[in-house]
Amino acid sequence: MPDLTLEDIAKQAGVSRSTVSRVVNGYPNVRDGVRKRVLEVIHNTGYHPNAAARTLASQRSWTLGLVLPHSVSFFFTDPYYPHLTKGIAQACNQYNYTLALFLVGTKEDEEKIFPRVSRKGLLDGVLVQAGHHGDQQIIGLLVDSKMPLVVAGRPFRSDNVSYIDIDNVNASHNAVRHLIQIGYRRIGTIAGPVHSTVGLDRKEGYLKALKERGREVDESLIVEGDFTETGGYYAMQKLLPAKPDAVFAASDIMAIGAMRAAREAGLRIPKDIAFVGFDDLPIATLSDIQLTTVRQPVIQFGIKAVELLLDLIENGLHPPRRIIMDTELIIRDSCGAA
Amino acid sequence: MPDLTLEDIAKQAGVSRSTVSRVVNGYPNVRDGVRKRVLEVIHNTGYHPNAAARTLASQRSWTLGLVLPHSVSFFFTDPYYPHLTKGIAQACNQYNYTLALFLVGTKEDEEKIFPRVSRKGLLDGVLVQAGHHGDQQIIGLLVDSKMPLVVAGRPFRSDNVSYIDIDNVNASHNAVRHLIQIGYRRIGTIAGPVHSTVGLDRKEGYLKALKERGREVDESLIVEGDFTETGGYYAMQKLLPAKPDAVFAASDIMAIGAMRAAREAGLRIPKDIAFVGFDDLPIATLSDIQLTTVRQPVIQFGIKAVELLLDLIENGLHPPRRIIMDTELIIRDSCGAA
DNA sequence: CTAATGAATGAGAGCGCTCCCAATATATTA
DNA sequence: TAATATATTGGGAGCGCTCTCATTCATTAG
Repeated sequence: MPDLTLEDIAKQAGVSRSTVSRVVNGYPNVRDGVRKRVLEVIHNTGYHPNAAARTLASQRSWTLGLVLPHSVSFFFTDPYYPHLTKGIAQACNQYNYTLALFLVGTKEDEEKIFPRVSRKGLLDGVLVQAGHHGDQQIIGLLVDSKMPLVVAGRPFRSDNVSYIDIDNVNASHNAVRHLIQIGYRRIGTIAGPVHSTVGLDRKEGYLKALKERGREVDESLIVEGDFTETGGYYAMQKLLPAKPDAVFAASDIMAIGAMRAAREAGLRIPKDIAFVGFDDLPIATLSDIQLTTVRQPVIQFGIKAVELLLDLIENGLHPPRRIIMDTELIIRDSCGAA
Repeated sequence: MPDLTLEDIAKQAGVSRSTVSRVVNGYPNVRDGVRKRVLEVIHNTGYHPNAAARTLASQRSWTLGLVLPHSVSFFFTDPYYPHLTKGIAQACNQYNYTLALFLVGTKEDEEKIFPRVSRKGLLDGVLVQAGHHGDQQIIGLLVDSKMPLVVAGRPFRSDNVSYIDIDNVNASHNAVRHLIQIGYRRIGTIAGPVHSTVGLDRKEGYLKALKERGREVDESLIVEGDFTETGGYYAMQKLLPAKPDAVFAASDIMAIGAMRAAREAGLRIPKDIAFVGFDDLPIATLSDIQLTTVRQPVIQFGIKAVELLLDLIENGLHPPRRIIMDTELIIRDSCGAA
């Protein structure tokens, strides 16, 4: 069948283009008999309206973009992102939106992708996973382009942008306080990079918990990781000489790497050293020692992000909106409390 | 700035719409001075052509779809899919295509998504990750819709569809032959599901290697897994009573689960029992014991898949094309050969 | 210097839909 | 039954581009 148009369906059903359009879009003011006849023709012919024509005429594409900037593609080994993507995709299905994925590989790609993202007629709105210094540029461009935008994760400069995040400071604070309460004395941390807001916030929570108890902060117990397993492994090796009895890692995957390093050094978990991670992804329960960790609602986070974006699309960009989601400390074996 | 159109740019540059169009699309027959003037106006105004209008007029959307059917979303814990997605996204960037992601969560979603995928004016072509019985329906629909289609993974019925796959039988055959050559006598396998072609093919390779050496096939050494870590774990528990001295798992993630079960049973790897996985994803090297495994070129696979799809779009769907990619056995610690 | 050639440019139709408005059919009321 | 109100339908313009074709302009050869 050569591509059918509204006009073809109209002719076959003996009505006008407009009426077919009404039926297709579910408008109420069509006589039942007519509607039935039109639906029949549509069904028999397998007609689907042309998306581009519809978008052009209505100025709505029913497509959302998800941009994972360069900083993320570097972290792509972290299962967090696939999970987030899943939540977002799920929400898109639910709301009948199509999801366009912009996975930026290189910094040059980022510039190449921007025109496509900001171009009218392709996307109704954009979701950017951010929180890295290097993401500021694309966020700035997107804000200027007036494209409805939601940032997943707190960006460095958050004025005028709507974003959604979890309460990282509070979550880390709780996790480390838990270690203190169990009785650990030398609690180290494998922090995230300083050029990421998550890294900063989670470290802040760690410091807050120590200070709250009047503990001295020992700089040798703080090491920076890069949110990869290997990064966690090497960070732990750097941490070992400082003889920590517990470690708070800023992500599960770094905790896994850190535990590997600890085991290789002959330490038993949690007897000799305790671990707490962050994320509660499936990998947390995969290792021999079940990981105590901060659960963040990844799927829900993705869904909320989409809902926030739809809100911006429907009701305008101002004022910028914020959503901060709660987390939960999940106590398992690796912290020695069970 | 209110949305700019070609006409606006034309007026400002003192030329016609057509000339601006030529400049935007890089046609050669424009005088240098004129081209420069137009480019200047475009640059100053930040004009980007409207995607929908362009698609409607040219009947090309420059967008490809990636469908991950229900069967895959079930397996989404397997890092294979994020990696594949990455390869595909990378290729899309390279060829200036936008990637639309259809992540099917539920079986009902699948029907909801089909009209969007097959609708004209949204996608130029579709990539479906398949190889599961349940995927046949959507593949059938897509073939009927005449949409350029590439299936990633051999589908159950492959007549008339273009697909790309790796040589699973051969790869598994090599892996198991390697175990035999080292000297293992009771080689078990954790196979994939029988309703998936990968599962079937990798098991066939296993059997082929055994038969080649005149080995008796012991059914108690063959257990079916579901391509998840937990599945591998339980499969291994079922396998243990049969006392295998080596296990070929149909995926890395199942091998990881199986090794966990083996360790829990007090077995040392590879001293008491050897393991070989399949995929060679980063997780293969993350555990304490580095996994011997079959490396498949996941990223390259994604790129080739996109290139095949572009070929279909440019040069027509017939005859259906096939690409079978090679694999490589990567020998590490878990097989005891190192 | 003019005719012929080729390159650069502009005008117009059309892609397939939405949406407004006018026209028509039907229902309601006096 | 006529007049009015209301529900249904059709026609037309327009969304912002591409692409063909006719036109104009510059260049070269005779």
